[in-house]
Amino acid sequence: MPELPEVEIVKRGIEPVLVGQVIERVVLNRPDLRFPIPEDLPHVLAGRRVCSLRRRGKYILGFVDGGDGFVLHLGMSGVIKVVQPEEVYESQKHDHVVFEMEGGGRVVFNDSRRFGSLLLCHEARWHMEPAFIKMGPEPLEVEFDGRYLFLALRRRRVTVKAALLDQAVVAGVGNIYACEALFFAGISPERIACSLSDEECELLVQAVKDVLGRAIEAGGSSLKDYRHTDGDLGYFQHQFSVYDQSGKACARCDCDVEAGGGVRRIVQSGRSSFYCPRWQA
DNA sequence: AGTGTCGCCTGAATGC
DNA sequence: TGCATTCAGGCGACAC
Repeated sequence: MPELPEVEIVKRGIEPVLVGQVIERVVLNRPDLRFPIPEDLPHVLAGRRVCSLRRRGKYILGFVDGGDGFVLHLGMSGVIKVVQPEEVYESQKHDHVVFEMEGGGRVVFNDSRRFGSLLLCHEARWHMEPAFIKMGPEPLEVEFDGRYLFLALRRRRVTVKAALLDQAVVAGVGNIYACEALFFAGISPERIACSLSDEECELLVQAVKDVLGRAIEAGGSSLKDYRHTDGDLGYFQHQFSVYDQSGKACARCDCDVEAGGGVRRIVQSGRSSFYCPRWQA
């Protein structure tokens, strides 16, 4: 489940093969992922040099000379594989899109569940796209601070867990890192967003920044599908404090697992939340 | 405007 | 063994 750290690692992985290089052709092995892939995408991108690559939330944007570009989302199961020029590559099931670069390198987009997307997007207009127009700040930028979060949550009567998952509040946070950040901030996922104090918002902002930073350092979290662009696994999943840790001891308090304490799983708006009911008030 | 629900999609895990 | 069911979940569409 690629969230901000995983997308950041993928972006760093494809940077060397894409940026400054010319796209020879783009092969579409099917017409659609979550949305139809624009029919003219191969035509628009072929023969153009990639000038820049950036990440915004969970999206990767690439722009070619002239300003055209693409915007890519990995969805739930999206994996990007970089194939080196001399490398023998046996194509796999769900290899939906292949960028073939001059010089022989390839970037393969595989997505079994097809919740991912690939669209065209001009550099001058990308921030007007529906996905970006309402998107909240990047969590690792300075503009995401306690004051911002406090104001963003002020009118929200949803749970703080739901608010963290809302890309309009903050970009790039998904289920795993929302659970982990709430744990480090000592805040229950069931709290109503607008009930958080200034101080709690400050704690939560620092927890989000900290957990995302550590996850990027660890190469992201590999649960089912996620891989680095060279096929390696991330290893932040070994550092989870609460996510998928039901029944394990809480690292921040001495609640008795034998007596029914420890990390608990609940379902909020159809998604699993993991937390320690004693430590997280 | 904010909120809740649905559906997309496949593969792994579970149930009978 | 084999078939059916459940679950994972980001996010856009939609209703209220």
